[in-house]
Amino acid sequence: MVKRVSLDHSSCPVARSLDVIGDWWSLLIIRDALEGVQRFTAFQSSLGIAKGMLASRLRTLVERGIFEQRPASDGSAYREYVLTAKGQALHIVVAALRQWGETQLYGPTERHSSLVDTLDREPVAPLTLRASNGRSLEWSDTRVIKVDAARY
Amino acid sequence: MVKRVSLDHSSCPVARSLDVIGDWWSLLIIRDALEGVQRFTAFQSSLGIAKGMLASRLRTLVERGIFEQRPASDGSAYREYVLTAKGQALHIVVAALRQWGETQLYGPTERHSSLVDTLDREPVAPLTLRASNGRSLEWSDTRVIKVDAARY
DNA sequence: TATGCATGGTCTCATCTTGAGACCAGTATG
DNA sequence: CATACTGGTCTCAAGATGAGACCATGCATA
Repeated sequence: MVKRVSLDHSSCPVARSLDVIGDWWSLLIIRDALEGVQRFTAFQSSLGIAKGMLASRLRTLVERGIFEQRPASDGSAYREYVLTAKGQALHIVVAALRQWGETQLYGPTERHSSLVDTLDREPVAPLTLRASNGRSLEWSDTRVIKVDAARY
Repeated sequence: MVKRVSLDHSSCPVARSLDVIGDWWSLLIIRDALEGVQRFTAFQSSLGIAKGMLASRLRTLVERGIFEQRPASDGSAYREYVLTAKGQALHIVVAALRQWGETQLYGPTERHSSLVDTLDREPVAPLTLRASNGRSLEWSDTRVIKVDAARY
């Protein structure tokens, strides 16, 4: 899958991240995986994605170390896709997207799924930026320090 | 810009968010805007995006309430694009992507830009999930509660 | 063990999206 | 007034996607 534009060598971690997971389907596949989906057919029916696309996406996500394929845990000869540690680390990105959607994209009467603490089933707290000492930061309290690169 | 698949009415906030900002360029445009870019030409030269794409993306992002256009602050007759509150709220998503990229996508010798506390120029702390009482949570301590929807 | 269905794909084709660049009207500048 | 910059639009070729036909293997069951 040759990409039109590649940000693979960008000095901006945001760009490089999007190069890996920034296409239309990848984060949805990862969201499902974080919720326990493992089998090809399960992804397909959950997402309504075309088979060819799903096969192609899973292949590149495996290549990029987000998923790995392993024998099915139920003893059958089929295989399943599980997130690597690198893939699991995306849970915070998915959570951030979720919280943004919840607060910005739903009307007061619309229902949506929620991420909750398993213990008390209370919604998790809104993510906040913090300084290294734990102090809460606004966006305006931060800045991006660039390394040399005219375009990134 | 008609989309092949629309998740606009999904009950999953992750899906609905991706419907708004999930394409290849939108988050990069927003990243630049968060760092102070405001003018059409500035986005174009920063991103290396085709003019037509940039015009189209900015148009839909304005339609969707992420950006607004207003007269240029320097007194010229040109206009500039600034993030709305809804758009600014995406800073946490961008920060999450940035941190994931920093930790997972760079070799030890590679340099990258960093998000720091303006005060002491120290990197911001890693984002973590927290329970409503502030207790730190692992991904495995949480679960997603769904509303009824076979496909979402 | 023969039959049939589920799984996990590949391949092709039509359609939609994107990138590159020509072109243009209005604005600033010397 | 001449020229360059800004912020677009339009077109066309090429790349990406969706739908679905087709297929090899695994599994279930009579």
